[in-house]
Amino acid sequence: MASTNGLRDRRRRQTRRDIHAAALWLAREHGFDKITVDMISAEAGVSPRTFFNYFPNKEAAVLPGPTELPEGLAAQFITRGAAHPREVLADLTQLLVRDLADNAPQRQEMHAVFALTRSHPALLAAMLARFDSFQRSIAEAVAQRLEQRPDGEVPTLLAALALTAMRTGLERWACEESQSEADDSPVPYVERSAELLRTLLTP
Amino acid sequence: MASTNGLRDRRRRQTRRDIHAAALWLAREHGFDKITVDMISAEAGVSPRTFFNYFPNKEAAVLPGPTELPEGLAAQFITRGAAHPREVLADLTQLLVRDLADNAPQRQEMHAVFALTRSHPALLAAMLARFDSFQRSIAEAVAQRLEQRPDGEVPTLLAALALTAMRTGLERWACEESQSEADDSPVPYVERSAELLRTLLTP
DNA sequence: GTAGAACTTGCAGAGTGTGCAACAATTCCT
DNA sequence: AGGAATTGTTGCACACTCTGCAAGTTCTAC
Repeated sequence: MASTNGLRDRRRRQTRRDIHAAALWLAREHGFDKITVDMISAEAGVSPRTFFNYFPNKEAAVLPGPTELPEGLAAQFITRGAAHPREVLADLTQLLVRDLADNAPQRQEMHAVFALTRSHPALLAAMLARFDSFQRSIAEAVAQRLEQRPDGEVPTLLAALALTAMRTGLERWACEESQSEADDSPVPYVERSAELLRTLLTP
Repeated sequence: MASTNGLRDRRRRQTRRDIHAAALWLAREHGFDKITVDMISAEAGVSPRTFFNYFPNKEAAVLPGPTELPEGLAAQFITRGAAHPREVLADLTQLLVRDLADNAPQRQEMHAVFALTRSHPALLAAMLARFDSFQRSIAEAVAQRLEQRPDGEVPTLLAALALTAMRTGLERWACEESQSEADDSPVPYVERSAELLRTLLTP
């Protein structure tokens, strides 16, 4: 019975955060390919063996959180029922925006991650794989809503469109110089990309 | 002076093909994570050290050919000059279709590769990285044509759209049962996806 | 034909990632 | 509270990946 707030689980989450923080800090400091799992574990205060209990590899330790569509948001999206693809896409954008608002990613961290992926192909590949997994979970939700197969063309393409908007918006936000401390949200950037994507395809 | 048709270069190309063929064959037979570089090299008749002279890792050996927009096609595309994004996108589709027609990928091989990526995350990540690199080279061509920055939003989004169409079309083609031997081209599939992408957003 | 360039190979070594088993800590139940 | 069951940590051994270096070999060019 894995309670979500027992001592054990709190420590587990903390350890995970510690390892991630250590990995990201070291990678920014020395470059991703100049650090080892031994270094990261030492910095995080665990054994190298424990590192692999939390992350399957070095890449996963550097990249932030899980990449799956939250259950609740997906259900809410699905039950709206079939509609014209344009409307479904608009809902998808709303969905992603809400997810972003909930998760509240840190600009500093995102900036670091994107910068790292630019010079380290292995890290880029890992991040792309995460986006792809996220995209698949979106496609599945779309398929359920439209009552089609999850690997059908329409769900796949709609998910790709929505995720492309989110990806480019996020990246743009992360690369921007942080000016205002208060309203530091990627949401406007994602909405802007989604809007641009829409206008690009309509005459 | 690296001539393109001396004995040396012909042998080099052949060796590369041999290693790739061995890697793909073994991966299909035993699964990607059940084979080692030693096995592949043995099958291809080279030393393990030589394997790494041709490919940076196991993933690259399994995946087919280089993934960059050919110089010639890109130049032809760029010199058409600025136009409405819709038209640029249409030209991009033409570009990709022509590239596919030139490269003439084998359905059998593509089918095997896509199937492998489905069960082997490392391979999927590597393939996504290749598509991403391809997408970047497309974005660069678009940027040159529109006289914008290569990492600008419009070139990025247009490249993403074009490549999404190609990717889903290709995958669909690869998964289809091969019926007609003669006209076995992915082109109609890619065009279909591009068309679908276009109509999805227009009321 | 010979000098130099390019390719292959073996070897040594650092690093990744996994299975296993012992040990330690928490949680559960009474 | 106390003992059993569960879960987490760690060390160890081991297979595998990938790189630099230094031969040795094969092709190319003049």
